Amino acid sequence: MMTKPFGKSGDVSELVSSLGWLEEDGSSQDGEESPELRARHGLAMHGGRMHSCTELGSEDMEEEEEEDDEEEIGPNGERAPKRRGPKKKKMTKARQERFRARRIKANARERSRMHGLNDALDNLRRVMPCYSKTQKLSKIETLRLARNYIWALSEVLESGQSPESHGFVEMLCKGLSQPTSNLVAGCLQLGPSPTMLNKLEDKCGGPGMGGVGGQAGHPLSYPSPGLPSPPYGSLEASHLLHMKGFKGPVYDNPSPNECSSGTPPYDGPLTPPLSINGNFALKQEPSPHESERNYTPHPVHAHYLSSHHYSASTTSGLPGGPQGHPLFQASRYELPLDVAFDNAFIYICI
DNA sequence: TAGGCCATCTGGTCCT
DNA sequence: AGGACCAGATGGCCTA
Repeated sequence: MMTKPFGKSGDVSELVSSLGWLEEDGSSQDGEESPELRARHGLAMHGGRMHSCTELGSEDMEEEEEEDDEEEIGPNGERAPKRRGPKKKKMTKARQERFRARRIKANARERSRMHGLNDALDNLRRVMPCYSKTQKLSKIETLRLARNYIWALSEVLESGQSPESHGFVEMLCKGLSQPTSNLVAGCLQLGPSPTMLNKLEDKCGGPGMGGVGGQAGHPLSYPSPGLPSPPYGSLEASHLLHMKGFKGPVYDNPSPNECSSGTPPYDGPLTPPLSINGNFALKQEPSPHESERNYTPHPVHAHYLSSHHYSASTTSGLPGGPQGHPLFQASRYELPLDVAFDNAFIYICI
């Protein structure tokens, strides 16, 4: 798909004025945008991508006024040759109205679609090893970290490698930007001392944050003389507990009704467990062990504990690398992004 | 000020 | 025909 870059698509002002959007009333398209958005929108209209409004089909014939017979006069007064091909339809008032209404609806849909996408991404952020409400990982870093996290957890399950090991952190940091790597490394280095955990609550990055994001001393912290500590988030207290507590089925702080004992409960509707390739076919019944304990374990623990009770396909055939991982196998089906995010969230939670 | 990240608008394409 | 999805383009905000 090629869209013409702004400023290269012919007479923009003519196209804009033909739509009559800008001079109409100055109001927003859908009537609910902020002034800032309106300003933004006005600029966007100047972008000159409205050329294809003349290509819209499905218009009432009686409204069409064809500009046949008119010969175009060039800037120097010379006559341009008659255009061939389908005749251009003029934008009558009615057509403009209909086009505008359609566009407004499409914009609203697109906005809400992107909001859904961002919500799914937020849910994914919440189950990442480094989560903070105030300082969010960027979208791309969230996806990278999620990939690494799943991969690293798979390795833990497959090889019994400790999540405290150097290799675990190394896997988490693979492909991440340096600030994020430093952050993750710094987070995983911290111990779950209560004082530290209190400091961590929603205060991440920056000086005096109890070492959050503090890369100093960590074997995986990359020296970055030019880069200050990342202003991102920190390892949430609960995550620290779980990481450090990943030794067996004993829980420090069991808390019901949460995905993990410390991560915020996911209150939105979960995407139903997928059965793509049989990889996400979960049993809906809690295992006897789980009902006895009356809590919802942390992702790592839950997976560790219940691998015998869930479909074997979730744990069998774990890959040597991310490409062979069930989640990534599922990605071959080109799931919509928000569904993919939700699946990652679900996968980490089981 | 440059660069990164983000939200939004937009048109094209595909699907129902 | 209309909606979902996608990618390009743009401007705003923030930080180094």
